Amino acid sequence: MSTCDSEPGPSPELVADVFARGCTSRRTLEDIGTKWAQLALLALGEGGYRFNALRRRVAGVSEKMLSQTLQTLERDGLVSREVVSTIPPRVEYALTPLGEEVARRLRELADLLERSVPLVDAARNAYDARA
Amino acid sequence: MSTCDSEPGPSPELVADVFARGCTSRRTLEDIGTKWAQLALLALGEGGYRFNALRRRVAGVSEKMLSQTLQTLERDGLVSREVVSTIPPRVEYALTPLGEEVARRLRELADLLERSVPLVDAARNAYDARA
DNA sequence: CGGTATCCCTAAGGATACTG
DNA sequence: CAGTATCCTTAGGGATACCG
Repeated sequence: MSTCDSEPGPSPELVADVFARGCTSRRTLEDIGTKWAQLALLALGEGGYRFNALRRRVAGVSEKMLSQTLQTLERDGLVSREVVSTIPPRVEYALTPLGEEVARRLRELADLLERSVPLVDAARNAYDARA
Repeated sequence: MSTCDSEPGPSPELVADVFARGCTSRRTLEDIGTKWAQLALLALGEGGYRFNALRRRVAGVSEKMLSQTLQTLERDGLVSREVVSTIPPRVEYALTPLGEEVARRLRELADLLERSVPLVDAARNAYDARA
């Protein structure tokens, strides 16, 4: 069974729960939450990218971390990887249908945060001043 | 100015951009993305919690990490903290209006991932088998 | 109850070098 | 171009103990 519940009990609910310690959805949420995964998904939400183009788009990421992040996302079924064996080789990354849905929601979150920058900055200043 | 753009240029856009290295929105997205922050926000989306109740809801979190996480979220203006000085003391945590908006979007992401568990599990099995 | 302080260890992740 | 491999440093985060 691929589902999971949060509380052990006599009549377990057979639905996934991000609060459940070993649930796939909780793991996936963590995979998506890392800074590089977030940005990679947002970038791929704009369209397909080749490795180094994606690396330029996600400013500050190292080759190692981008590669590692993409492997995780591919394993989770969020990103597809297509190799075109030319010389020099080219590898095209894109979102799967599920990846598109994830990226869309991530975009809404990013939009909200971008709009809220003044509010967040004010909150931080107030908090730091109060200390 | 509390906004930020991603590309330096002669006519900088005065809008926030999560891709920009030093942008507040990028930092905030990271703060929200950590596993404990995600779960704390999702929990508080269900209603207010006292410290230890929240700790029970977010299974697996240590006192230290929950405390640290809540401080970060409070500083970002996503969570409010109210102390009622009784004996024993009680501290009530809740979402701010901005926190509510963030939590709502996080919930949509979590719902999607919970629904997609079978799909993700299948993708992982396929990926691992292919290695 | 609701934390903070300390110790300690693992793992994230950057820099660099090398390969198909 | 698109990575992998190695090294090395830092910081995330658990365990424990203690305080208002």
